[in-house]
Amino acid sequence: MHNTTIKDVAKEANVSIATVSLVINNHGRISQDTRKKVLKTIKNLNYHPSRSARGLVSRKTGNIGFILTEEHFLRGEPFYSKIFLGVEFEARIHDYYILLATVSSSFSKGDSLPRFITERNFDGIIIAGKISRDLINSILKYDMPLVFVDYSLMNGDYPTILTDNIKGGVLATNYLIENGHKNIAFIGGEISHPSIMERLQGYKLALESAKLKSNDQVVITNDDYLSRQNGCSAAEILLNRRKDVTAIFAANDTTAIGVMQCLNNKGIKVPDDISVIGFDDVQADLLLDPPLTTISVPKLDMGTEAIQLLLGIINKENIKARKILVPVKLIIRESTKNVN
Amino acid sequence: MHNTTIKDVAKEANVSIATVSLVINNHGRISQDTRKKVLKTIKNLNYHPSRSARGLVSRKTGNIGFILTEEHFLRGEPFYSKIFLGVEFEARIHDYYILLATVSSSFSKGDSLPRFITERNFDGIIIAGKISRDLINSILKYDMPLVFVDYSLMNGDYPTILTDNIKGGVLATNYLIENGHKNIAFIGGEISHPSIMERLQGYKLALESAKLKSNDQVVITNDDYLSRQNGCSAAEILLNRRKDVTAIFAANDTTAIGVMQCLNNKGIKVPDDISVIGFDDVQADLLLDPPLTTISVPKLDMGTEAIQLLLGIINKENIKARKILVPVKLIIRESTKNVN
DNA sequence: CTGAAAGCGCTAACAT
DNA sequence: ATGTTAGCGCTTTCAG
Repeated sequence: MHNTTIKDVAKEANVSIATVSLVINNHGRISQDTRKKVLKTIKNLNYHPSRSARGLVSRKTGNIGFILTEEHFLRGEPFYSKIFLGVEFEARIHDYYILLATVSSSFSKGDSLPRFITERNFDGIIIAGKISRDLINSILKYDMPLVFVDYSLMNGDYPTILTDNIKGGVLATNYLIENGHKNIAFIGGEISHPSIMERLQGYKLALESAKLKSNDQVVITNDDYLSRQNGCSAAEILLNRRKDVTAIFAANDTTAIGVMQCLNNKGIKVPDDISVIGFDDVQADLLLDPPLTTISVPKLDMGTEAIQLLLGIINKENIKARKILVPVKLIIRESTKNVN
Repeated sequence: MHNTTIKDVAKEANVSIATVSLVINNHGRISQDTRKKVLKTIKNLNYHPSRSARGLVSRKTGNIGFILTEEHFLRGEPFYSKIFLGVEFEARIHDYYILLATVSSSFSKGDSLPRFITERNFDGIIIAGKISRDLINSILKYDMPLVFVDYSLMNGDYPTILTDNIKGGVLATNYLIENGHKNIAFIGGEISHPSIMERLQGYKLALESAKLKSNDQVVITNDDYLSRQNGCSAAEILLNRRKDVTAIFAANDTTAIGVMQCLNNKGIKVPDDISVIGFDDVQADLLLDPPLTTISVPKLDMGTEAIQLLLGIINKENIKARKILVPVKLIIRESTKNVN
């Protein structure tokens, strides 16, 4: 038994293979009747064009590479996994396959690139999250369609899907301000990450426009990955410095959870003694009591936007680099309290 | 500029394209000299054979499908993600690409299959974790090479990579017994899952051979997914029933963490009041104090074993279905205590 | 041991 | 509006 080919369809429908091909590819110049007839036999025969044959002649692979670091892939919170799912979903609609490649976060010049790149077995690439500059440079050399998601290069102007982090920072901080908090701390970590910097920026903007002065003592940053441990130790540093903090804005949910666990261990009640707000809305599987107020990031949407932008570039619809900011929103749960 | 093709290599090396092809595919009947010469020009020209062209003539796609449920993919603990990484790693060595597809855990007959299946764009499939019986049936209809990982069908005899759950259950329970515990509880959940049943079986075997009688009151199971919440509520049920439990064997780490958090909330100290042992060794990002004693499952190995078995089947090396048990080992950390 | 040539399934230019 | 055909890059007989 062999797979159904375009020939079988052509014979069965009494047309030439060219006609079948034209129908498949929606080339307008086919009569409605013929089109219908062909479409019907395609369905009857359960015909699916061969990717290999198509790829050979069209010089397209139908594959899109998705690159992220191993750390991000294995991370507890399904942040990048959700972006991947969004990408996968949208890719399916446009008939593309996704090739997922994890890379070391310490990739350096000599290291080998994901195989689909060296073999040129892809039509475009999506890079999710922060990856090493050396890797980016190596990839850029191939000069292929490329979209960044949740990471933006300081220099260079590439198509990018970004969270509106500044807006999110403002949203979170404003919410605390509206609820009467005057002494609001920021716990960051990994401050060299553009997203975190922007969230901090939003925090400062909000304080400013509320005429509250920002105080470096209550802004805790370092350059570690934003883990729970990190959130916890930051909370301890913070409380040693200042006892009068009534609210903490943590730069992501994982950090926020660490903060809450540490406060809990110290007998400090959230939100009664201190309000805590996070960022990302990862809805981690945890016994979080109280549920975390946070800024929601549309992870699936970021994935679909990324594919759409990438396909635009592949199909030469967008010549120029574009940056797209996806909107965030405040999710009010129970870790914050009005102190007015 | 066009991609380097087999023609370019042939011309450059002064041989025919057939010779180049034979060299690439390791067909022995090529002289050492010619082989070396060709290999050298391949390297010089940075030539990579076109997948499309190869696939077209060889009727192989070079793709392997990896199927798991969306829930498993998005799960906090990187259990299946690590299996995926193992698969990816080994696949790369053998020059295969992995197509990752997530499916709904409630897949039923009418639903559409992953696209690589309907398009027959794969040479073999790996199914990771429990998926719906309807999905399995639909996939089996295609009669393609198939390997299960971390899930085994009750009926039917398919190639499968499994954790040695019974051994693990025995190991965990024995360790507690050796440390003087006589009243050991088992907290399961999702008892219909074969792995959990086997872990329970190991628990019972160990008690039996130590001449300790097992007591259904301290075996807590239901049919929920083994989440932290679940571990926590199970711990509460358990302690309401029996106050004299000195050790708890939780059927996976996530459950164990839930158990520990609940005990902590109740002021019960681990391991001073109660010892807790887990299963999986997921090394979740958490502030777990004390660190969890557990049974380690070689997740990456499971992935590599799966590919090797699958490739064996694809290349017709293994005619018969095989089941492979990967070994587990006890990881002693600080959540257990000797009470002798 | 090596080369010539057919043909895998499809697209697209060209012909009708 | 539809058909004919060359050729994409490769593997694989079959000849030499």
